[in-house]
Amino acid sequence: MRPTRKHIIAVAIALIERDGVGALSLSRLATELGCDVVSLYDHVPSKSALLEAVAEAVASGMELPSMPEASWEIRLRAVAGAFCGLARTHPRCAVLAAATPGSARAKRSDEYVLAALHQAGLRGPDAVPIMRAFLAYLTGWLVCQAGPPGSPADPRPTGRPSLRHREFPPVTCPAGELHPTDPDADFEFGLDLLVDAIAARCPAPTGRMLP
Amino acid sequence: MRPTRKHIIAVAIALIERDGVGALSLSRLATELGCDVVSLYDHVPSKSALLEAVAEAVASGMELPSMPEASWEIRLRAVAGAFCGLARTHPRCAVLAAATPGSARAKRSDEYVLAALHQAGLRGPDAVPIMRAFLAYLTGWLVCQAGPPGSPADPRPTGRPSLRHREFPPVTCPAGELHPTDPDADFEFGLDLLVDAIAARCPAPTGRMLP
DNA sequence: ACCTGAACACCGTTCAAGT
DNA sequence: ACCTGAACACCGTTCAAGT
Repeated sequence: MRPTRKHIIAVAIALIERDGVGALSLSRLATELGCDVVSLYDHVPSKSALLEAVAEAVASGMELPSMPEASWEIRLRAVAGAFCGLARTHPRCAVLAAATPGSARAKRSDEYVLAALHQAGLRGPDAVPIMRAFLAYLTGWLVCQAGPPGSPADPRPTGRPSLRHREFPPVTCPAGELHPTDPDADFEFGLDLLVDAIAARCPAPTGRMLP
Repeated sequence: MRPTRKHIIAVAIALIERDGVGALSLSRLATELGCDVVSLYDHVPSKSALLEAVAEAVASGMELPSMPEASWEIRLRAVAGAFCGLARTHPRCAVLAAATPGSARAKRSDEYVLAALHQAGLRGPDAVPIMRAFLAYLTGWLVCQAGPPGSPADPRPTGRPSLRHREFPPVTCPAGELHPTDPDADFEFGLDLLVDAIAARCPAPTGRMLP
């Protein structure tokens, strides 16, 4: 059975989501595909190249809608939503995809965020650092939820991603105020925090488009 | 030559910084230590336990000064500075340390940030999501600079951490405005953005302590 | 009782031997 | 010319054989 490159990547993604990046091996992948290990080298030059392809494939599933009518806030929230969607559909590949530098995902979301900021009246030297801060927040959120791939924390049981802090609450707490909270609500909160901060730096008074 | 646990971890850190996490193997570590591989198992139960110990050791070097006289902004900036210091002294272990969930580092910085926010007048349900957003930004910054450990991007030549975007500029750019910028300045900018946003949610007018 | 070398199951990758 | 199995160097971990 000769596998196609698409099929190889698809099964690799499934394996990573099931058992973690650390559990992915070419041998396992080959047996899963029902072919010999060496046949993989016809489509993928090395294991690290396979991982890059996986990151690219997963990230390309990230939807960044064009929405010609939408405000810049809606656009920024769309990027955030795309990150969340990635974390929901491919929790273990998401970190790989989100943090692999220079990926097509990185370029696409860079430009998408820059376009939104452009729409908000933020240009060049003003926009780029804001874009980086915004994407750093989204990436950090992803990583804080999932842990870095290949880390000792990686081969955990899969499931809905949840904050680790629930399982490891701090021993002491200054005001004893660290109750478990809803990760989604926390994410939204931090997003609001950033969007408001960005709006405060906008030339336009409310940041919305004028009629 | 019987190695001590401390020595094992120290050499492991050095090896990771020199060649990347992916290049760390118990065999290599043993030869570097001048002992047999199996002797390592006297002090470390497994390789993943070793990686956790490395993360913990590196993170424990993060300095969070108490500064009883300082304002909450200064404290928050101290945490950011500690993250930066980590990225500077141990670029490759930093991501491991910053993103390993439930680590002592996580608990310490959680509490430190909460204490600073408490000082700013932010309590309980107000403070926790802000803390998470703040640390997510710092973590995301670290990961965006270094790439996730074990990722295809990891075994790169070491050096001063720099933004990947310099090497992979976007092909197209909405306003053609994505010139290379100073990573440190960008980091400071995002930090200011967040601190300002937090200050805007503070009960106290300026966020500074009253005399 | 304790240490340690050989041994085991696995890994990524290569390459020469077959078709 | 092309595919593929055996082979290579390495890996994490175990365990029985030695002291």
